[in-house]
Amino acid sequence: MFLSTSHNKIDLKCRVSIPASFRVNLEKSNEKLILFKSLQFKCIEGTTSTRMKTYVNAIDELDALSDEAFILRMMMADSFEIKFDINGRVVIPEILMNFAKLNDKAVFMGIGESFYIWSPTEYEYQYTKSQEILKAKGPPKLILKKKIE
Amino acid sequence: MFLSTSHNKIDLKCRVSIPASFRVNLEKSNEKLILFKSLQFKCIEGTTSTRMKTYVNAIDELDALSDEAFILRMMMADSFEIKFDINGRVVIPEILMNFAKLNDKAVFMGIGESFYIWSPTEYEYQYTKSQEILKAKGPPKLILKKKIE
DNA sequence: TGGGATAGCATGGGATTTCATGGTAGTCAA
DNA sequence: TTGACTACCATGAAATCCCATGCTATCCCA
Repeated sequence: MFLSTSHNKIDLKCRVSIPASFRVNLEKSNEKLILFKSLQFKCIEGTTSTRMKTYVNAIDELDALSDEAFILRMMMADSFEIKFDINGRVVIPEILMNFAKLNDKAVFMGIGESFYIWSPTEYEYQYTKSQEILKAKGPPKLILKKKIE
Repeated sequence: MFLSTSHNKIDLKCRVSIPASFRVNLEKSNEKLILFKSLQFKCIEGTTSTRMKTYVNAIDELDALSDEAFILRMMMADSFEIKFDINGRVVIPEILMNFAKLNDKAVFMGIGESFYIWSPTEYEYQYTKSQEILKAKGPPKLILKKKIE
């Protein structure tokens, strides 16, 4: 599982250290890292190759002409298998840098099965938003239910 | 898996570099490359010989006189097994060049089990379209469901 | 409990390899 | 003998690999 948040620097070559805990997570399960454009937010999403394969398999099961299949195929086109250097760094493809408006800082946010990479500005914005929703609506029922079980 | 997008040049001999990651993918699984007319779009589709065999087998399971079987047989007729030169380039058959309206640029788009080769114009059009659908309809249910798990 | 040693991690830079692409020589068929 | 096709060589740009460094957190012993 990918958990916790960390702020790392992106250098001039678009290299950035993947947080050590995320790396260990991938290595333990012998997984490759896939980065892709989030379908929901202006951020990069990272996940395992196995998980990405479940999306690929889903394409075959959908109606080939459907919008959903179309979107999923486009999502694959915007996905990259990423290699680590010896120090645990990766190069973020230019397309993804632009999409997430990344510059010299990246915020890594573990969300369980995958993680997000935000620009600091966008991260602040989304984080504040989540706090406001929390204040207004209270915690999600889902979480409370699971805790009681 | 075929992932990510890249723009390569087609030279006067109709030669074009297959993106290295696609090549590696084929070599690893010891697969031959098949190119054929997409059934859905004005583009070339590339895939492995193994996957092409599943299409062939599908014909046997269909009613031999059905429209589907007819279409699939036609697809086979316009399919080509493609050889690489020492640098990982292929020659695109003229029929396919014309079908996809290719000229001097090709856009390679990985979509999981196979990949598309578009003319830049057609690629732009389809990509924009996908973004519009995504905006209007939101991400496929599949994606949202997986996130909660 | 404090302070120094150590290991792990994030970052910088340069050497090396790979990749895309242009070109040429060789081969086969008409 | 010519024209088309194929196989291989050459080159510059870009991606990748690996060494070095400094910081921080952890550990261990006094």
